[in-house]
Formats: sequence, C-alpha cells, structure tokens
Amino acid sequence: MANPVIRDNLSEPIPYDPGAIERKWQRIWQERGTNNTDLQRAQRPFYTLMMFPYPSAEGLHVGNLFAFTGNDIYGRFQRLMGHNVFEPLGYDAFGIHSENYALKVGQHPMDLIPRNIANFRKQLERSGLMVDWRYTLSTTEPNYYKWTQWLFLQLLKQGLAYKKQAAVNWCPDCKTVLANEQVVAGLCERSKTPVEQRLLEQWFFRISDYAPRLLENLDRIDWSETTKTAQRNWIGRSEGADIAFAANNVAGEKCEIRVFTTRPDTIYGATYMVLAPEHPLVDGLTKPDERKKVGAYREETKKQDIITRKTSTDKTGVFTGSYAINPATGKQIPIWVSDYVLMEYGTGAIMGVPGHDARDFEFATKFRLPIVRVVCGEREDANTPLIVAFTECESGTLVNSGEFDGYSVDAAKRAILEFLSKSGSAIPVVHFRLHDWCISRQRYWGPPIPIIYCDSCGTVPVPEKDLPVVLPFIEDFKPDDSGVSPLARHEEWYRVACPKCGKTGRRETDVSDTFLDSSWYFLRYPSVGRDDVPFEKAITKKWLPVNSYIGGNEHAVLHLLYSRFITMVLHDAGMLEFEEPFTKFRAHGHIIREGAKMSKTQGNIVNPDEYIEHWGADAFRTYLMFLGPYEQGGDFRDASISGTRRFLDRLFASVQSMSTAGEPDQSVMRKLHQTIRKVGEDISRLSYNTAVAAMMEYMNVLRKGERTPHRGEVVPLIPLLSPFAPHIAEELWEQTGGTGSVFDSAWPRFDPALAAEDSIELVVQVNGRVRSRINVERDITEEAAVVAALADPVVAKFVAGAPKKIIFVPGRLLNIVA
RNA sequence: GCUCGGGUGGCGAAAUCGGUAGACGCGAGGGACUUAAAAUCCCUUGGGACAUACUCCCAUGCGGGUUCGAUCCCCGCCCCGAGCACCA
Repeated sequence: MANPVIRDNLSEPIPYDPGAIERKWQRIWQERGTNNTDLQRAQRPFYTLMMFPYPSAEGLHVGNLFAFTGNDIYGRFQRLMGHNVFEPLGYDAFGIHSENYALKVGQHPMDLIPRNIANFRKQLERSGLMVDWRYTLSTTEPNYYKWTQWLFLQLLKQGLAYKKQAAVNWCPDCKTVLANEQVVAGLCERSKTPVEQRLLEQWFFRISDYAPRLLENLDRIDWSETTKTAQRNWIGRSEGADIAFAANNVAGEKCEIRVFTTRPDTIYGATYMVLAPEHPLVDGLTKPDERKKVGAYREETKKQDIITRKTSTDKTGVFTGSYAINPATGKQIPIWVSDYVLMEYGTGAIMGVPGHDARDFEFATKFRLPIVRVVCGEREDANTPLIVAFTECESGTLVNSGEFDGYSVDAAKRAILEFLSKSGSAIPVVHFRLHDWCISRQRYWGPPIPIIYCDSCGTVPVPEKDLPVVLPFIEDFKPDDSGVSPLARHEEWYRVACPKCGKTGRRETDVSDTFLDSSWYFLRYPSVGRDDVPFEKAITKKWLPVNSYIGGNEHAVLHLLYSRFITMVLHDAGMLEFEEPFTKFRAHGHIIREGAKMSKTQGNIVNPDEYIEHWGADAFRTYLMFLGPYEQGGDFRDASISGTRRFLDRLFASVQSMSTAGEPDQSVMRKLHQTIRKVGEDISRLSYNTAVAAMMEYMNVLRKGERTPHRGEVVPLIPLLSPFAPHIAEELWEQTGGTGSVFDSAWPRFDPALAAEDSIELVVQVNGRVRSRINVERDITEEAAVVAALADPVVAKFVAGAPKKIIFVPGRLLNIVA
C-alpha cells in the first residue's frame, strides 16, 4: 500500500498527517469489512454495548464521543485479546426531544430525523469507532417499533400492562400535556402559565411486582457500585407494618383506616392521623360542617402541578371532624387531610407521630396538635421537651408507652408489632417506593400503543399479525386542547375495524414512552435484518447477555432499570434464558468545561468536528481518554490536546527513524514489558488516563537523550496504542511490515522475566520519615538491608543508639524505629 | 433533608494492599538550532531555610484519633458536583 504522504524532500522525515491517514484507513476498513463481525461463526463472542444516542440536529456532542471512545477502546482491546467483538450502534430517535425540536424549527420529525441520522453517521465514522454498521437500527423504523409494540402486547398477555387514571401536567395556555422537564417552578416553560394536574386514562406496566427481584439481583451483577446504589434507593425497600385504626364514619358505621409505618414502636406517640386528599375514605369521614372546607382543599391540591406538590415543604391541611381510636392507647385522635401524605405510597394514610418525625412535627406545630415524646436518648427522660422531632433511634429507649416503657427501639418494634398482631390490628409488611411505569405519552412522535377500543368488545389488542401499527404522517402534529394525542385528529387512522367483531372501533391514540424503545434495543442488534422475529433464538443465545456495557449514570434508575425489568419479563415468558441483560456495567463520568456541564444554554459546547479536523481523530480520542479518570469524567481544556498529539508525532517519527541494526537495549525492553503489563491492566479497569500516561512514559525512555530507538523496542508499542489511536496504529503496523489489520494481531505477550528489575531503590525511613534511598539487590534480606542502611551517614545521624524496632517491607522499604 | 462521588502544585491529574506524595500531560522559565519566528530537541519547575551543595523544615479541604508509618483507615466538621426528594 502506497504511503499517502508525498515527500518533496527525501532528506526530511515524513511528517505525521492524520487527515490523510484517517481517511485512508476508514476507506480500507470499509472495503475490507475490518469492523464486521461474523455473528454466526464467531468462536469467542464478546458483545460490547454503548448507549445509543438521540440524533439531535446539533450533531454529535463531545460527551457522546467521550462515551463511545471509552467503549470502543474496551472493545478493541477485547478483540486483541482474542475475542470476536460485536460493537453495534444505533439511534434512539423517538421521543419528546425530537418532537419539540421539530416543532420549534417548524419541520416534520419524519423529515428531520433521517437527516440528523445521516449527519451523525458521518461524524461517527470520522471518529474511528469499530462499529459494525450492518447491524445498526433506529427506534423510529417501522421494522423496529413493530417489535416495541409486540413487546407491549406480551406484557398485556402476561397481565403486566393495565390502564388506570393518573395525573399528568397540563398547561391550560398551550393546551397540552407537559413532560416533567417542561415544568419549571410550577410554570409551563414556554408560556409561563401555572401548570395544572389533569387526570387521564393511561397505560402502566407492573414493574413494582418485580421490585423484590430487581433489588435482590443487584447483589449478583457486576455493575458500578454507584449505579447499584442509585437503583437500591429508587426501588426503596422499607420494612414496617400496616396498622388498622378504628373509626366511625358520618353514617355511624364502623370503618378501619390502615396506615403504613416503619416505626410501630412510636405508636403511643400517634396523636392524630392524616389521609391523602385522594383517599377514598375522606368523603365518608368528613362531617357535614367540614365538608365545604375539605372539598375546597381537595380541589386546590388537585390543581397543583405534580412537581410543586412534591417539593413544597409548607404544610397545609384540613380537619375532617372525625376521630379514630389509637389501638395502643385507646384514645381518640383527630383525622386530618393533607397533601403531605401521598396516595401512591403505602396505604395513603399515616399515623401522625409529631414527637419523632420531622414532617409530623411541623404539621402538629402549625395546627396545634399534641406532641408526645415516646422515645428518649441517653441524657433525656419522659419529660424532656421536644424542640424538634427526636428521630435518632439507635440508642433510644421507650417512654410514655405503657407496658413498653424501657424497651429499646429495636425491641419495641418487634414487641409492639406482636402485641398489635394478636388483636388483628397490625401485620408486618414490606413496601417499595418503586411505582408502576406509566408508558402513555399524549404525543405524536412515538410508537402508537397497539390497542383498539370497541363499543362491543371493549379493549382489544391489535393482533400480532397486524403489527406494526404504523405512525401516520400527519402535517399538524402539534398537541391540542383535547388532552389527547394529535393522532386522534387523523380520522382515517383513528377509526378502525375491531379485530374481534369487525365493527368500527377507535385506536388508542397515545404513543409509548421512549424508554420502552430503549428497554430492549440490545436484544435487537444481533437480529437486525430478521423481520419475522424480534430476536432470533440461536443468535441471542450466542451473544447475550451483553458482556460489557458502559454508559452515563443519568440512566441509572430509568433505562437501566427498565431494561432489567423487560428482560425479566421475557425470561419469565420463556423467551430468554437469562434474566439480567448486562453482565457488566460501568458508569462513566462526564466532560465538563469551565466548571459546568456542557450545554447549549451555558454556551460551552465543543464541536468535535473542528477538533478532529485540526488535531486528528486519533489525537482527539487519546486526549479525551487522558484528560481525567474515565469513571469520573473531567475538564475539557483545548490547551492540553497538543500533548497527546505530540505523543503521536513522536511515535510516528520513531517508526520513520528506528534502527534495525544490532539488538534492542535491555533496560528499554524491561520498561517495555512493564508498560505492556500496565497498559493491559489499566484498560481492563477502564483506567485509560494512566494507560496513556504509561505509554508516554515509555516513549520518553525510548527517545531519551535523542537516542535512536531500535525496531524491537518500537513495534510492540503499536498494538498497545491501537485501541486509543486506531488509524495511526494501522498505518504504522503496515509501515513496519505487519500483515492484515493490527486488530487481527494479538496483544503483545508480557514476559515477567524481562520486566523484572535486578536492583531496587530501597527507601530507608527513621521513625517513619524518609532519610535515604539506597540501591540494593532486589531480594535483599532484612539483616543485610539494616547493615546497608546504617552505613548511610544521613541514616546514622538519626539513629543514636540501638534500633528499637525494624519494619521491613521486602523490595520496598525499611523503617528503623530509633 | 437523604444517598453517592469528589477536594492533592499555576492547571488536568498519579500514587492498584497503610509504605518514596506530585508519575504523565499542559502551562511557565532557561538553553540549543534559526537572520528571525514557528516547529523540534535539552534542562529546570510544590512552598520555605542556606550564597551554593549536602541537608533540614512545611505541605494531599479543616480539627482530632489509630499506627513504626496515613492522600489512603476511624471520629467530628467545611466546601464542590451528581442523583433523589413530604416515601411515613
């Protein structure tokens, strides 16, 4: 292969021209199919997955490239380690982002998205990813979302999809449903109108049924601890009790109010009860005199948007006029209604224990309800006044609690629960805060939910053979004041024959959440091209679960949880053999610039094209990996890119000038083998910045004092560098006579014997302070080391008499305690 | 408020198991080459004391503790970032 660089002066070394080299190798990879994986014949399959991007009109972001490059390096490394690596990439192109952008620029997403994708593809190819583009996908393609709809039908069949009324944010001015992100401080982000709650019929998935399993499996998967912690908190297991409080409703009938508490030990301190405004018992418990007030309060809380309601801490509430009986004390306690109690959690009712819960304390203070101390700390007694709620429980002891006085909190939890259970008024329960997944979106740009409503047959699923329910092209896709999706206005699409009886029915006009699109895309990649099945059995068995997944932690509790849920559902339906989709997951950090996350509003976005143009994709990739620890992210600073570029220049120059005469230098070869080991270990644990540093350090040794490096010292560095800078590596591999692609060669073999040092620098400390460093044999004994150390005048100066104690760390350090 | 990350030179950072603090890179200063500049190459570069060297002292957000020895472990704070947030 001819060198693309034209030499006009043969005495000058050929300069490194990344633009030419990168174009050349991107062409060759394409022609030879270097990045393609033979999925059928692969012997050692390794599936590496990166989070597919949303193809924005602005194009590829440095953050995308940071994420993809880190994945690509890992994939290329695994290939050099002998695996058949499959590295696919696609587009998450449905959803509110695309739709809003299309609305803003006055274009149709069906026109916009394909253009964005084409642009992304071009940018991605320039960045040198080892992606097998034969297996790409976009969630907006009918042959993809056909299976997203199929997935919905499977959940329906399993009884895991259901419809119920739920609140959504509604902007009365824009007359549209808003996503939570579009509500800023209770106002619509566009019109600044106060947002209201509207109740709509929406589809839900029973992810909460899977809460215990989603939680327990976390102990068995190799994921970033930060991600697992986020999921644990999100799933939110809490152990406690359901306790029944007896009351009489206004009609004089007995009724029972069930509350959930994690602190049954504090029941003697329960001086009132609170029901959520939506609680079904509120009507029956509200006395005629209070009806007006309670009704008004319920109306008012309904109006509040979801976010304001969840985040306001100012306590409000109204008294129903009724009382319940505290089952422990037998006393009457007032029943209140307040929106600080949420209908969605627990039983929608609580016992108010103002002495030992900060929120109850605030509420009781505001409404002058009695506050009773039932737990006290070491320096307190039953009469110590409460200025704030006492919530420390570890060392607490019960007081004012009848026969349980003196019990520790832990003992009391068990004893009181047992006592209440006997009378049938309490049962131990475990609650999870994980809510069912609402997948309905009253929008246009998504896969239509495959349901038909028929006046005779009710809710009828679209038969699988009729999938996909194609999203029609409609000119006016803007949401309107009907509160339903714009699709409802498209008569000929909306009216459809019922699959059961043939009479005219109505289609479901909501589309599904984009997180449903992305909850299964990794299952699809290996089966791209198979239109008869969502994922083909044999190929899925061969390639899944995913071996390595690296992505942003912002998806810890959304995409990553949904994917696990969907995988479990398909496993339970007998369609998948595994129940966890990603064997290994690592969360990468984020690139910031000038102290802030890069964003358009901050005006600190970096366009990768310009950098690639100027420095080359290889230098840019290497820089991104070098700027900080990959799992923590780092600061993007233009100035530092020159360092990684210089490093590549020096490697390129070394290959042009290396000598073939004689033998490689032994001490350089020692450093080489130490570098081989370090780079391999560092890539394995995603410590990319130190891997690059190690190669730079080796380069410094290689060229120290303007020495001419030997061929044997230089060539092994090429595969080491290749995951980071694939183009220059291919070029130099070819120049040094390598056959085929460097990525079909092998990772250099590490030889421990060649890496071992004969002599070491032993650190000598006196009383833990470094006083000297002495050169000794690698395996020097403690006795010999002490003799050598005391021979050092500086050490001797600090050791007056006989040493009291000697600490010897072989090969490293000697500490003389004088 | 809760949870999880962080805090180390002028800057980005390293130190994998409690054992040389600051590898590697940027920037800065000096030098070589050049008519000159750029590029390249070489040297220096945490602070302080001494004229220099040897050497010594100080230094990993702050205050304590454990240890022969702490950037690392423990206790109590401060600050920054991310996520969750009236979850009973």
